[in-house]
Amino acid sequence: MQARDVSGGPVACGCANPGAQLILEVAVELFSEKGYNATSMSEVARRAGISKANVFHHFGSKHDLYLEVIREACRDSREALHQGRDSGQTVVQQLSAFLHHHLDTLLRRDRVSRLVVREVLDSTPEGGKELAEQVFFDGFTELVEIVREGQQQGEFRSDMDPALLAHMIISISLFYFQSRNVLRHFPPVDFADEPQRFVEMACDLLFHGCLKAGDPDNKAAVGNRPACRTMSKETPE
Amino acid sequence: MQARDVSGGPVACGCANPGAQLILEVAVELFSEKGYNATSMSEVARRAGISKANVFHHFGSKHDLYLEVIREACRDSREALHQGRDSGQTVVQQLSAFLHHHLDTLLRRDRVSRLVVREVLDSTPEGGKELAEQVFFDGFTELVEIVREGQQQGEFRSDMDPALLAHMIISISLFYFQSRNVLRHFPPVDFADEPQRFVEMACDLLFHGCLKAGDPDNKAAVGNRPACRTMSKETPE
DNA sequence: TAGCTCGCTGACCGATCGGTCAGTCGGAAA
DNA sequence: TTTCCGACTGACCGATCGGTCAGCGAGCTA
Repeated sequence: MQARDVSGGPVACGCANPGAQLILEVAVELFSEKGYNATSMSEVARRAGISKANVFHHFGSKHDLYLEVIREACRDSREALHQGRDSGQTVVQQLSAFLHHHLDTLLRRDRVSRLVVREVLDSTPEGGKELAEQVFFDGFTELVEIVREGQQQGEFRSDMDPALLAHMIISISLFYFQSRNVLRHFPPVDFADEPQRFVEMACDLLFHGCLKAGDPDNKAAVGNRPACRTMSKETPE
Repeated sequence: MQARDVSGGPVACGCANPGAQLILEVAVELFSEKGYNATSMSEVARRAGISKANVFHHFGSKHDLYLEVIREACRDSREALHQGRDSGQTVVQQLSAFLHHHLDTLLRRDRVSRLVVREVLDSTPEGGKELAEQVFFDGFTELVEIVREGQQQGEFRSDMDPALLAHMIISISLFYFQSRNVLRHFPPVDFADEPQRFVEMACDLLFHGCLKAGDPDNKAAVGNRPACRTMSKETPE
């Protein structure tokens, strides 16, 4: 059920084959919509307008077809995470652009994104390695590098784990993507259908947490703090 | 496949029945592990040590059994989100405690949590309503209230959407929970198996973003900002 | 003791699953 | 023209799916 090897080549034939390509497109659609077990090979064949035997001719088994679908989806997701850096921008701008791009890609490729997220969710402790290496490593590493650069340039606090901020950035866009259907039904939430605005607000909130803008005596972890901290109370409205 | 009604009473019998209770426990386990389609009624019966017909005797259909499982899981999740507020604590402490409690519950009830998360992920635009109302509404509303209180008391910035911070808090613990198996394989990440430390670091990062500690001219959204802002550069190491 | 309810069973149902196989057919190579 | 190859098909396989049904037996009631 889980992808063991996301890196290998084609299973039965090259994807250049037009027949196999059609099957693959249909399969991406179905697996994304309904998951592995709920998708039948008969339905793949039916929707592709070919015989079931033909599907097995191109892809040795259902699992092989699924692996190919995962590879395709992962390629997409890797692109979503990987975004060319513009060194003319500040680090803050780069991260903001990253978030915009990431969420935009997630929403545009809704079904494929769901497929990959489901794969992450269902990954076993051992199986997560493949996904980590093949899909997310490059994008995540790049993100960490951006943060690290921000620290070296003094834009970001130096007493902060770069990987933590990177993780939080991804979690923000990914969880927004995941929870949108539920989020829409919460009365206090008005940004469920405004991803652009959401990203901007989230960036604002996030950056003012990692920028060196706070009072310097405030570096201790919050859990250990005795009370409300000495803080110049501004006008509460 | 999706839960349509999470609120109704028992389907075929009261849960007081010991036979039905055993079936339910086994079903929670299996549905959580393998999802709806990959779980067969035969396996439920086998693992419960009873006949398949007996399962259908207690729960009218597979879908009915699944609904009951979802109800049980949602009850758990609601408890995970809902945590008694200690009014003797500062708002910052309350939110920190909330995050600790939430993530701890997610990790402790790993399988059930996965089940609910999967349900959220697979929820249709219409179907998300039930989940929102029956499972997450109370907890989310409470979280928003805490944030709002923090704003009124001057601990938090007032130019911030309370629902946004609430959403980000949940996204942090939930995405950590989801991505741990993948996260473990990223070299720059060293907190994949230290949830306590992760929460503390995340709180630190998050709160210094929403506390009124930054320079006051920094309220504009980051996306619109022209350049790197005027910022007193501290010693970069 | 007779009658009834109810938890429970094994045998069975039609449908569908993933997968196989013999064979058709068109086009390139010989 | 023949041969061969590979895309492709319909018919079929055993296994398993969700679900049904007649009936068994223990326990309560009249």
